[in-house]
Formats: sequence, C-alpha cells, structure tokens
Amino acid sequence: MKKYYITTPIYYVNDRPHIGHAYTTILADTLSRFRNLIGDTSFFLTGLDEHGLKVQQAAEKNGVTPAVHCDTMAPAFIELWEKLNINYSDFIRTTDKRHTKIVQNILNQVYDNGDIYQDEYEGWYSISEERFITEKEVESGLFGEVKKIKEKNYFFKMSKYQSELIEKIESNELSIQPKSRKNEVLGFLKNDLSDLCISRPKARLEWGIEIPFDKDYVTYVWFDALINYISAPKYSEDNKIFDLHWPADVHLIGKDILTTHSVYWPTMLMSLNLPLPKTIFAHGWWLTDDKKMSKSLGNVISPLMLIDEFGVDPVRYYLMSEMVLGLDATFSMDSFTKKYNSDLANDLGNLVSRVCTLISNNFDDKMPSYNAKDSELSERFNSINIKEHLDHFKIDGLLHEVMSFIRSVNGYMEKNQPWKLVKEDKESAGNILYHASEALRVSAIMLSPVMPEKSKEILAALGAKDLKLEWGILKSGDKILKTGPIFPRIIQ
RNA sequence: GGCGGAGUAGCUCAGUUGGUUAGAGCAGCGGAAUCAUAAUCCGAAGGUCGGGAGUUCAAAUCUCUCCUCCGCUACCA
Repeated sequence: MKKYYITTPIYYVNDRPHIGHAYTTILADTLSRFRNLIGDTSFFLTGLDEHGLKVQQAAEKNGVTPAVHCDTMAPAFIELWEKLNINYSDFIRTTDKRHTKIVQNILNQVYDNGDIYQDEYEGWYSISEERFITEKEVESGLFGEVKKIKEKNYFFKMSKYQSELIEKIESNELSIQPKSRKNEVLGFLKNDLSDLCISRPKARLEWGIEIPFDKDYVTYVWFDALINYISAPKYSEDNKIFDLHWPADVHLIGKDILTTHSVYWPTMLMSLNLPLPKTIFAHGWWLTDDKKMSKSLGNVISPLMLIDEFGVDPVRYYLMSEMVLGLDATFSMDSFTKKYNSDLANDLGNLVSRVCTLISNNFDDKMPSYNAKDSELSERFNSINIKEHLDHFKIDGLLHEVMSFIRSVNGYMEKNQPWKLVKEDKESAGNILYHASEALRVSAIMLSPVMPEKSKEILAALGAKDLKLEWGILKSGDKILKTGPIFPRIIQ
C-alpha cells in the first residue's frame, strides 16, 4: 500500500470560513478519497493558523483574549467541514501543545545549525497598522503616525539556500504546479533573496510561540504556521510516524500563498535537512458573476448557500467539475443549474430511474443475469485511467470522462431498447440491463470521492454491495431498491 | 518597465513532439423514440483558432510584431 500525504493550508482565524476555504478543503477531500479508491492510503491534514497580529487584533476588537477568540472561531470551521462531509485524517491547531512544542524544537535546531542570527533592523513603523512599512508607504501618507524604529530581531538565513532551491524547483524535485506558478516562483527567485525575519518582540506582539532561546520574542506567524505540515506527523517526536508520512505528496494551496510555500517553507526544510514536499499545487479563485447575480437575485450568492437547498454533493460536484486545473472559475446560479440538470438530473439520475424501473417491471425487482460478461460498456470502462488524471490534478477531466461514460450508457440503452427486446427475448434484455446496471455501479463508485452520499444512494438503488472497481460484480438475483429521483430536476 | 500566462463555435473549455474535413459539454435548430426525473437518442448547422507578417510541402501549434485581459515583480528620473 502506498501512502499519500495531502494537506490544505491551515486557515487563518481572523475571519470566518468562506468559499475559498471550502473549495480548497473539498478539493483536498476529493483527492484524498480518490487516492483511497485507487488503493493508496491517504493521510489528509487540515487545521487552523491561530497566532499573529491579526488574530490578536481581532480578539481585541471583540473584547476577548486571543485564546478565547480562537476557541470560538474553531467550531465555525469544524462545523462547516462536517456539513461539507470532509473526511480529514487530522485537524491541527497551531495553539495545540503538540505543535508549539515542535516549533520550539525546530527553532532550537535551526539556531544550533547556525541558521538563525540576531540583527538590528531600522525602518519606518506605523503606529496604527502596528507594522513596518516601506518608504513608499510612508510617502503615501496613508499610514497615520509613523516613526523610525530600531529593533533587534532574529533572522533565518533563507538566502543561504537560494541556489539550491532554484535547482530543486527546476529539476522538479520540488514540483510546483501549474507550470505558470512554477515560472512565477523562479521569476521571483531571480532576485536576491533576503533573510527572513522570524521573530517579533513581545513588546508589540504577544500572541505567538515564544522563541525558546529568548523569552522577549515570539515567533513570526508564517514560520510557526508552515511547520504544521511536519508537526502533525510528529517531527522530532516520533520518527516512525514521521518517516511514514513525510515528505508530503502534495500541499494544496491558493495562489495567494505561493511564495510562503514555495520559498520560505522549502528553505526551512533544507535547514532541517529534510526532504521537500513532492508537489505544491496552487489552485485558482472562485469569482462571482456579480452582474448577473445582482440582476436576478438582488444579492450575491455563494456556492455555500446552495447546500441547504440542493444538498452538499451537487455543490461538491459543481465545484470539482467546473474549475479547470489552476485557473479561476466563475460561479453563477445559472451555470450551477445547468450543470446540475444536464449532468446529474438528466444524464445520471434519469438513467438510474429508467434502468431500475425496467428491472422492477420486467424482472420482479431482481438483478437480471448476463449472457456475456463483456460489452462495449465494459470496454469503455476499462479504458478510464483514474490515476493518470489524479497524477495531473485533472479532477475536472476525470469527471468529464466519467460523465461521458454515463452518457454512452444512455446511448447503449437507446441502441438496444431493452423495453422492446424484453417482449421477444427476455434473456437478452436482461443482459442489456445487467450491463447498464454494472456501468452505473462503477460510475457511482468513480463519483463517490466527489459525491459520497449520492453515490451510496445509487448503489443502494442497484442493490450493489461490492464496491470493487471491476466489471461484472453485481450479483444476478439480488434485490434492487427502486426509489424516487436521486437528483430531482431544478425547475427554473 | 521586466518576467510569465491567457486570447479556439453564442457560453465553459480540450487540442500531446507542426500533418488527414479544428474537438467536447451546454445553449440553439431539425428529426426519432416514449422504458425514464417533459428525461433520452440521432442528425445538421455553427470557428479567417485575437490582428498582421514570416519559416515550412504543411501552423491553432514554430519565429517576429501589434492589440486585449490576468498574475508576479520592479520602479523612475
């Protein structure tokens, strides 16, 4: 069995969860379930990033301590993941003791390696923003009271690893996808890399992990957060578990945090002398088509709002099949409805109904037997290469192929007309219905990573108990379970 | 300004190393069927592949140039 370690970013709790968080997490969940489906053992990590200035500020605004703020935000994420049927293997919070301890271990280790040094930084500091700003920002005059501050801080020797990093990215030892993102990072790395300031004086920021060798400082939030990918599998605490998981097969990220993941994180790992993640995949954004939406509904709708009305699975299906690779996609009620009706209601749902009804009416609710194990459908099914699509992160392509297979089953029905054939040659009609049912069974299984619950309903309707992705598994004579429409049409 | 990506049918997108009449889904049009969620199936139509120039027997695919959109990055006397 092959291990597959997949992560989402840990989400920053200064804001409530939104479609961006949900999309990444559904994508990770889908990939994870697909990996399990093809025989890998997936370990899927997600969690929360809870330190740093913005969390401290958000807490102050609400009049609570940062710890309380985090504890009230965490359930919002966890509940959404439950609602979205996210099957994560571990959920880490950067305030977990298991995490903070390891971050401190690592700081000590990097410090002992000589990759951390103290230096004095002098720059313009905005009182209202509570951060250093650039010369240009000072000139803009938009940052209120500014003063020049001289501050001692700890720096990580990121620059030391620049050329090694470039080499690893170019050789795809660290694969950054899609390719445009790889180019972007390499472009960024053409300029000299500076060292990374990884501390904040407690005098201006308390909410963080204390630097173990200087109690006047806390750890910069990104340095802290990125470590979650190895603290969850117990780096420096349990070698056996750690070696089983690391390196990660893929870090799934949004395109906004490309640099932190493709530059900061790999150099940190190099300093620890650890292998780099195999792949960093940056996906695009969901844009909303405001014009259309404000016209028809008077407000902007998020795909998340559709869940209560249409169920989680159709929304998951829509999100997974409509976004291409690493590109942005536009969400609209109209495109959702079209996708739902044509793919799920008309092609798939209706096919389940027609097959089940024919079996019910002509074969006494029992799965007919076949007189030939193979058919054009089995051949077509065998040509679908799930792993190939997964390896290239082409979930949309895979779903299109499965849908195309399902459409071909409708064609198969039309060509063979079992509803007529049954009157002359019941055995042959049974054979046709068996193959159509088997096609639906494997289709439901192939769709199960995207639509776990709806797939179960389809399998139940067919009376399928065995979930093997092979042809000819349905047992003749087993009872089918005819139900109402699994995907009722959306009437506009 | 530099680097990178995108511009293909009304819409969303495929088009591998240049090679037969440029593909799919959806929408639209015409027909068939009536087992099924007024679902399905078949057929035709629809594109000067952003504009222009070039290389080649042959270019959506390579080169140059221009236009539009997006991303990253830098910045100015």
